[in-house]
Amino acid sequence: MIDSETLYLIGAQNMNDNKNISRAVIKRLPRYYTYLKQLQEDGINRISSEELSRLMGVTASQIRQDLNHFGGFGQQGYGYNVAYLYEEIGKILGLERVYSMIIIGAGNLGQALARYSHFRQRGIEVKALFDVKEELIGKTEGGVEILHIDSLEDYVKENPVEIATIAIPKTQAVRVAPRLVALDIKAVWNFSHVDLKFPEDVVVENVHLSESLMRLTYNYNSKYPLN
Amino acid sequence: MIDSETLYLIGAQNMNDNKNISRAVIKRLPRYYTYLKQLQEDGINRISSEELSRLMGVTASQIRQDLNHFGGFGQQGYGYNVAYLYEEIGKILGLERVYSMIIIGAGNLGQALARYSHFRQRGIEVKALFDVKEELIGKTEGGVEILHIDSLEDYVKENPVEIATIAIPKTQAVRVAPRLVALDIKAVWNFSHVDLKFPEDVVVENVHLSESLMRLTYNYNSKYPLN
DNA sequence: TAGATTGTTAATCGATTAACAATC
DNA sequence: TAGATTGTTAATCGATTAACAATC
Repeated sequence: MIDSETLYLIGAQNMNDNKNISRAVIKRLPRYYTYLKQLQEDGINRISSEELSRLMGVTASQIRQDLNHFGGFGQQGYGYNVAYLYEEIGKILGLERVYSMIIIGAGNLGQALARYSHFRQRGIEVKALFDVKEELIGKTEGGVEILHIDSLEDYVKENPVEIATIAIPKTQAVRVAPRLVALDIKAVWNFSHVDLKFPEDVVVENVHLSESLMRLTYNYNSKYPLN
Repeated sequence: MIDSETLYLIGAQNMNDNKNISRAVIKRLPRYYTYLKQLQEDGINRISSEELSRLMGVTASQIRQDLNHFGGFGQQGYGYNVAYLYEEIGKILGLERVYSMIIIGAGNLGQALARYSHFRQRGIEVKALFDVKEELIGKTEGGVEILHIDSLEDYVKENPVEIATIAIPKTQAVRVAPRLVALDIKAVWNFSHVDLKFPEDVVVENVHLSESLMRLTYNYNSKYPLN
């Protein structure tokens, strides 16, 4: 029998698992994952925080600190088992499950994303592309059919969708966003050049390529000014 | 006549202009720029840090603090002139000059980037795409010719190139990177799934889409776990 | 002049690094 | 057991926020 105090503790435990982890840590987690995959491919099955820190250009202290937010994955005097740590971080990142993704916009970027083979490796299945352009409808891109944006509601009601990727211009994006909310989609990968407003319960990841490019021009221009 | 102490002071001044600005500030700068452009398009010509803070979801204090790293662009009792601030941030971001860009890789992503009209607005001119695939060579993509990667050296020696965009798989990317260094290219926009190693004098901006997607699955899975 | 809002200093908060006891 | 390296606490560093004097 579970009494109320135990329930409280379970609640607190979950809070610790999900919340409280700082953005900075979450930002670094995928990078650890990428490096560990490479190590595994290189046949290395054991690594210390010190070695990994040299490889990645971060401090060993930060690596240990980061990982210990989620659990003690290492062993004193030994270091970390690469395969085990890789798998555990994968679990933390939610990569042990499968996600259905739709892509709004079958332009160049949408098509590029639809063909991205890396997705399937990470459990992301691109199920459909949507566009307004009549000449694209019915075609397939990377094995995925292009549907008319008008059929978005019908499609999502029939097929489970976890992630919607937005790859359309900002004027259209602001009109599509509420439709995604109405359809109860809870994860949005936004490539449009605008910070779309979503309710609290929707998880949004923005990829603002133009901002990335401006950081590059800033750094270049600072280092190599014209006069 | 400039004595050594004056020279020292000039040096210190330049240090302040370029260095010392924290990554966090530089990261936010393009976002201010994007919002100011929108305000300008909306016909708003004056804004206070308080109003802007509500719009962007940051503190007014942070906005004022950030901007004052580069100069006093506002006026007490009035706020900021939108057009003026937009222009000044543009200058800081190095957007008053024109950059020649080449794109390594004419696959889906390379093609999508070549067609990106936003670039031209920001003074980025895509001059050529490079690929290994014989069937692509000689075609044009978004008005830009696709050349063979073997002609990279010849091309760059004849044509000035400020920015090289890398849109090829990581195994090829690690082989192309040293060639870019040898050609004296000082700015790299890297879309390959690996942290390429460049000398200190090369400015690199990484866009790791798979890491972005993992942050999305992490946040989604934390909020909506399977069991 | 009074009101508004910046520029800037000081206080707080959070993240990173250092240190070391625990332990494999 | 001795050596190595983690997990974790404490110290430092940096970034954000608050406060307010300067000034338009």
